[in-house]
Amino acid sequence: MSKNAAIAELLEEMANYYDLDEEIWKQRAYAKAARIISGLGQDIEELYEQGGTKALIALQGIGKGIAETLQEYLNTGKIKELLAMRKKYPGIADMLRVQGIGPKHAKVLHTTLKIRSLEDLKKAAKNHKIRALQGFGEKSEQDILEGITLLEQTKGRQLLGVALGYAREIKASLQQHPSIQKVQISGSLRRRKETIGDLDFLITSTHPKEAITYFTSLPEVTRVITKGNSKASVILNIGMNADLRVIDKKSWGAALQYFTGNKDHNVALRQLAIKKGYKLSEYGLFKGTLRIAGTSEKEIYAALGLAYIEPELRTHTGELEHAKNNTLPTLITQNDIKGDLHMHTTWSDGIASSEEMIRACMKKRYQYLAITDHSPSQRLANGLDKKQLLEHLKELRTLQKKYNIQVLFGSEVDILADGQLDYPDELLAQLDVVVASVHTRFKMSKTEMTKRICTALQNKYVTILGHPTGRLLKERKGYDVDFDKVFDCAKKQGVAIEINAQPQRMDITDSLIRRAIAQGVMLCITTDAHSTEQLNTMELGVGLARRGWAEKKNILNTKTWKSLEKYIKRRRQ
DNA sequence: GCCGTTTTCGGCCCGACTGTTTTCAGTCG
Ligand SMILES: Nc1nc2c(ncn2[C@H]2C[C@H](O)[C@@H](COP(=O)(O)OP(=O)(O)OP(=O)(O)O)O2)c(=O)[nH]1
Ligand SMILES: [Mg+2]
Ligand SMILES: [Mg+2]
Ligand SMILES: [Zn+2]
Repeated sequence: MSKNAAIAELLEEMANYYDLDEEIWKQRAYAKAARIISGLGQDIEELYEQGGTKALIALQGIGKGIAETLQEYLNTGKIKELLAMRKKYPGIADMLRVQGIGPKHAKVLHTTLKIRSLEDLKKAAKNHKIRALQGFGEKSEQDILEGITLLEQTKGRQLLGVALGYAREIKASLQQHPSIQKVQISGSLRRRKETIGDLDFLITSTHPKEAITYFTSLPEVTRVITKGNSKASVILNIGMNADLRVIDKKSWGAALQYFTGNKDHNVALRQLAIKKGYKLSEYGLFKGTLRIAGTSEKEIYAALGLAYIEPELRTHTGELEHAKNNTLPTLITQNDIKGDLHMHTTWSDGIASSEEMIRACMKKRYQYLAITDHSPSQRLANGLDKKQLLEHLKELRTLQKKYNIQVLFGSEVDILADGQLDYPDELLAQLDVVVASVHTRFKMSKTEMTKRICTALQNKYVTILGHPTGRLLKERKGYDVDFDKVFDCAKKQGVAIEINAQPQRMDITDSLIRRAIAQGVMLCITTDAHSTEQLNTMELGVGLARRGWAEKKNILNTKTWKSLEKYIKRRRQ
C-alpha cells in the first residue's frame, strides 16, 4: 500500500490532462486505472517486484500502455509524459479540484485568461474577468469564488466509524418526515469501506419535492450545492457532503444497486446488461421500454444471470465472475460472533474496569471475552509488570466466579525489536490468550520486520497477531512486511491474524484478508476496545471481514467457547 | 488505453442538475 495512493493520484492527474487534449478514451482508461490502484490494497511496487510487468497487466483494466507508465515510475521515480503535461498545462490540476470546474472550463480559463494558479483564478473572478467568457456568466463566476473557499475548508475522507454515526443521525431525521417511507444508507457506507467520502441516502417518498426540501433544510446543512426533483446534494456542519436520492418504490432495487456502487462495479454490471441485450439504470433493467426487473437488487442480479452480491463485495475485483459461477462466499455476519478477544481496562490504558467490560460483553450475549492489557514496554499505556499482571490475573479469576461468561485472562504483548516477546514464557504460560503486536521500531526493512514478526509467531503462547499492518488511517502507513511469509508462519504455527476494528486502524486490510484466507490462515475480529462503548465497533470489523470475503469458518471468534478452548490448547502442545 | 464464451477492431454506463443555451454542454453521482 505504500506507494499506491500516490501513484493513483498521478494517474488521475494524467487522466485529467488527456481530457484537456480530448483524448477521451485514454482519459477513461487512466482514470479507471487510478481507481483500480487506489483500491488495490496490495502494494503495487511489491506486485511489480514479484511478478514484473506481467503481474501489472494481469490487473483487469491495466494493459501494456499503463503498465509501461507504472514501470517507468517504479523504476525511475518519475513519468516523463506527466512532466511534459504539467509543463503544458500549469495550474490546471489545481483548478480541476474546484467543485464545478471540469476539463472544458479549466482549459478555457487556462488559454484565454492565462490562469496558472488558484490565486490567479481568484483574482480573475474578483475582477469579473470570467463572466464575459464563452460558456461562463455571472453565476458561474460567483460559483468559482465560492468553490475556492469551499476547497480551502474541505477535509479529506472520514473514518467509517465516525461517518456511520453521522449517517445514522441524518437517517433518523429523515425518518421523521411524514412523506418519507424507506431510508437506506448507501454508497461507500453500505459497502463498509474503511474511509468515507460523503454520506449517501436513498429514500422513497410520497411527496419527493417536500422530502428534498426537508433534507436541504435540516439543521446540520450549512450549504445546498444542488437541489432538483429527484436528488439533492448538501454540505453538512461536520465538513462532509451528503447526497439524497428519491426514487419510486418500483425502482427501489435498481436505485439501491446504483447508489451502492462502487462505480466500477456499476459500469461492469451495465456493460453486462448491454451484452445481454438490456439496459440497466437506477430505474430498472429494461428490454426495450419494458422493465423486466427493478424492485429488488436480487431480482436484477438474477435477471443478469448472477447470484446476489453482498454490498461489501461490490468492488469490481472478481465478484461478477464468482456471481456468475455461483461461487461467492457465504459471508460472516454479526450474529456469528461469539466473543471478543482483545480489549483493555483501567489496568493499562482503558477507561472501564474489568468488571464493566465483562458486564458489557454479557449484554452482547457473548460466550467469552479476553481482557488483554498492555505489557511493560508500553510505559505510556501503563503496561503491566510481572507483579501487576499476577494481581490482574487474581482479579479476573475472582470475577469469573461471579459471572456466567468465560473470562479469559490475556495480554497484548509487545513484539520487541528482535521478535522476542515482552513477557518471559513462564508468565505467558499463565495467560489464556496472547495478542502479540508491534508497537515500536516501525522503520525496519521489510526483511527485518518479517523476520521479527515470524519469530514472535513461533512462540507457542501467541494466539493472535495484533493489528498486523500497523497503519493508522489518515495518519501513517503500515510498516513494511512480507505478508505471504507472515501468513505462511501463521498457518504453520496456528496463529490467528487479527482484524482490528478500531475505526482508525481497521487493520488488517480487506485485500490482505482475502489473501490470508486463500493461504488457509485463521483470522480473528477484535475491537481492541478501551471502553465499553468501543465494544460496539465489532460491526466495523465484521464489515471489514466481509469486504475480505470472509466466511464464518475463517473467523476464530465465531467458535463456541468449547471449540475455542480446544483450538488454543492444540496450539500450545 | 483496454478488452474479447458472439469480437484482435470497434466499441467503451446512464441519468440528474445547472447555467447559459436558444436547444444543450458541462459537470457530477
Ligand atoms: N453508474 C454510475 N454510478 C455511479 C457513478 N458515480 C457514482 N456512482 C454511484 C456508485 C457510487 O457508489 C454511488 C455514490 O457515489 P459517491 O461519489 O458518493 O461514491 P461512493 O459513495 O462509492 O464513495 P465515496 O466514499 O463517497 O467517495 O453512486 C458513475 O459514474 N456511474
Ligand atoms: Mg459516497
Ligand atoms: Mg455521493
Ligand atoms: Zn490493544
